[in-house]
Amino acid sequence: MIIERVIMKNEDVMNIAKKRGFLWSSFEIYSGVAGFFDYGPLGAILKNKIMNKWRDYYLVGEGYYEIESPTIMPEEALKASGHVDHFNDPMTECKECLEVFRADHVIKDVTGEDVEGLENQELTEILSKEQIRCPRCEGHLTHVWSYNLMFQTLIGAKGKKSGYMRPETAQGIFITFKRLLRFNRGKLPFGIVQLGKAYRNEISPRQGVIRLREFTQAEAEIFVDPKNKGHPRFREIESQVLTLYPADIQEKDGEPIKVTAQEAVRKGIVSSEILTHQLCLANKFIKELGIPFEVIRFRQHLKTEMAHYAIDCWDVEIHTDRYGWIEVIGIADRADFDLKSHSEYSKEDLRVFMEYDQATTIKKLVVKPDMKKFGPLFKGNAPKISAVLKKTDPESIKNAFNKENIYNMEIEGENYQLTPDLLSFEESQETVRGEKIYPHVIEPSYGIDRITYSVLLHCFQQDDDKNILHLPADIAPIAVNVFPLVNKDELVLVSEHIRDDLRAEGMIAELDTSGTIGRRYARSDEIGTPFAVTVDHQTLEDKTVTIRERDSQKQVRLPVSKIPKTINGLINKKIKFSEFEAI
RNA sequence: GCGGCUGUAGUCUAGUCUGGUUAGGACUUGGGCCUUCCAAGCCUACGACCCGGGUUCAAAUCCCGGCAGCCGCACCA
Repeated sequence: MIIERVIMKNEDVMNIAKKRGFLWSSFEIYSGVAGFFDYGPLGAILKNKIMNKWRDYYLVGEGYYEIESPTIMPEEALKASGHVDHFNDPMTECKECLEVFRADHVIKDVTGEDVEGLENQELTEILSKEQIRCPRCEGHLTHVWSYNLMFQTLIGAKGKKSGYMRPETAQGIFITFKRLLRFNRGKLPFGIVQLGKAYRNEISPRQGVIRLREFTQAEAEIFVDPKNKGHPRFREIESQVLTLYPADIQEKDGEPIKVTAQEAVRKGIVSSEILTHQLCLANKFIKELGIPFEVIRFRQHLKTEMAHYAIDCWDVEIHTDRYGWIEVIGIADRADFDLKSHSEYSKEDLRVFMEYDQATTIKKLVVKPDMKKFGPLFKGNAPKISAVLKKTDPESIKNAFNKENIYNMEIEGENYQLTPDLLSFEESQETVRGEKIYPHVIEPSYGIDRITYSVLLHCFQQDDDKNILHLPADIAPIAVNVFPLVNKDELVLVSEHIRDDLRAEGMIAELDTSGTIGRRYARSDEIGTPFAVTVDHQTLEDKTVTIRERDSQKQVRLPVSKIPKTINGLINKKIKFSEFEAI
C-alpha cells in the first residue's frame, strides 16, 4: 500500500490548529487584539515539550544553567542595553502621500548632519527651519512623534519609576553577570540560559504567530574568552552538513551552499568554531522536531543589517509556503558590547580576571615624591600634584631634570615647578599574573512560537486525503490513545484499565469511545498522537491488544501487561516499531 | 499608520445587489441505535448574521463609525 502524502498549506494548518486546540488568536470574544495568540490545550503541551527538548540540548547536553528573571525591567537597565534609545524611533508622516519616515533619517539625508538623540521638538524645528519636504512626493511633513517599540509601565504606587516589559530575555542574564560568574567560580567559558516571554509593541503585527507582541524566547548567553572561541567537543559535530547562505553570496544573488561544519570553520565562512557549533546544535534541534533538512538554511546577516557591535550573525531560516523564508533562530557573536555597556552604566566591574599560563615580571621605574618637603611647599595642593605625578611617565620627568634641572607641570591652570630634590626614582618589580577582560558573548536566540508554528506546518500532511500530524513521538501532546473496538461495556472496562496503566507509566493517555473505530483513528492522527491501543474481542480471550502506529497505520499484537513499557520505549526511541511483527 | 477587499454556528457556505414568514444546507461536535479495525448508516440535540449608531412600519441586507482578518505600502534597534 502506497500512501500519497501532500504537504499542507498555512491556511489549512492554522484551521486545524484552531479546531483541535493548538492555537487561536487571543481575546476572541472581545473581537481580538492583533499580535496576541493563545496556546490551547494541545498547543500548550506541544510548546512545553519543545521547550523541554531545548533544555535537553542546552542544560543537559551543553551543561549550561537556567535562570529566571523578571519580565518588567527598570528604565536604567534598558538604557544601558541601548533599547530605550533604539526602540524610541522619531517618526514623521507626509501629509500628502501619507508615507511614514524616521525623522532623523530624513534630516540626515538632506543636511548630512547626524541628529540622533535630539528631542522630537528639536527635530520638528529642524524640519521646518530647513524646509525639509517628503523625500518621495515633496509634500509637507507632520510634527515628529516617538514610536516606542517597548511596552512602558510604571513601577510602584506613585508610579515614579518608569519601567518596560523586557524586549528580550537576554538582558536578565547580562545584568546578573557578576553573580553568575561567581556561581561558575570565576572561570570562562560558561553558559546561562533563559526561557520566557518577551514583549515588543509592533506597529502592525500580522502574519499570525510570526510577529507577535508577546512571544516566547529561549536564549543562551555563552561567555567565552575572546582569545579562545573554540569548542571542546567540535569533533563530534564537524562532519555535520549545513546549508549556508553567506553574506557575499547573497550580495551576488547566488545560491546557498552545502558545507560541513569543519569546512565552514576552515574556510572562514563562519567566524569561529563555537559559533559553528551553535549552528550545528540548531540544525540538529530543528531536524529532530520533524522539520526536513531541505527547508532549513542558515543566512548570514549582511554588513548593513548587522547590529554595529556584532562580529558575526546567522539566522536560522525555515521555508514556509505563505511567508517564504522566516527567521526562527538568531545566532550571534555579540562580542563584549552588552557587558561593557552595563559596566559603564552601572559602575560595576563586569570583567573577568584571566590568569596567564605564566606570570610575567615587569621592571618599572617609579617616581616617589618626598612628602616631607611637598607638604610645606605646596600646602593644600600637594595631594593633587602627587596624584598627577603617579600617572606621569617617570622617564619624561627624568629627561626634564637632565636637560634643565627642573620639571614644569600644569594642574587646573596653575603652574608648578619641581626640582630634583623633591623627587626620587626607584626601580620596582611588578608581577603580572593575568588581566581583566570582558568576555565575548555567543548568543543563540530561539523564537519558540515561530518554531512551534513551523513544526505544525511541516509535520501536517494529507495522507490519502486524511490530515495527519506527523509529529516526532517525543513531542506529540498526547502519547497514546486507547480505543475499545466497539462501544461495549466489557471492552470499555478493559480500555479504562489500560489507559490508567499508561498514565501510571507517566504518559498522557486518552480514551475515546465515540463513533466508529475509523473515525477515532482519524481524530487521533489529526492531533499527532503517535500510537493507538485497540481493545477487541480477542483481548477478552487471551489478554492481548494491538498497537497501531500513526505513520504506517500498521498494527502489532502484544500482551496487555507489556503495553505501558513498550509504548514508553517506542516514544523514547528505545524500541523501534518495525522490530515487531505486523499483523 | 495609510489604501483596497472581506466579516452568517466549531468549519465551509445559501440568503445581501432588489430590505419583508421561524436565516436554509453540508460537515463537525454531544446523546442514542447499529456496528468486531481506519471519518459508513439511521434517529436526535446543541449551535450563527463582528460591534455600535443611523435610515425605515420593518435591517443579515442600505448608510456612517469602530473592531478584526486578508492583500499592498510603510515600519520591523
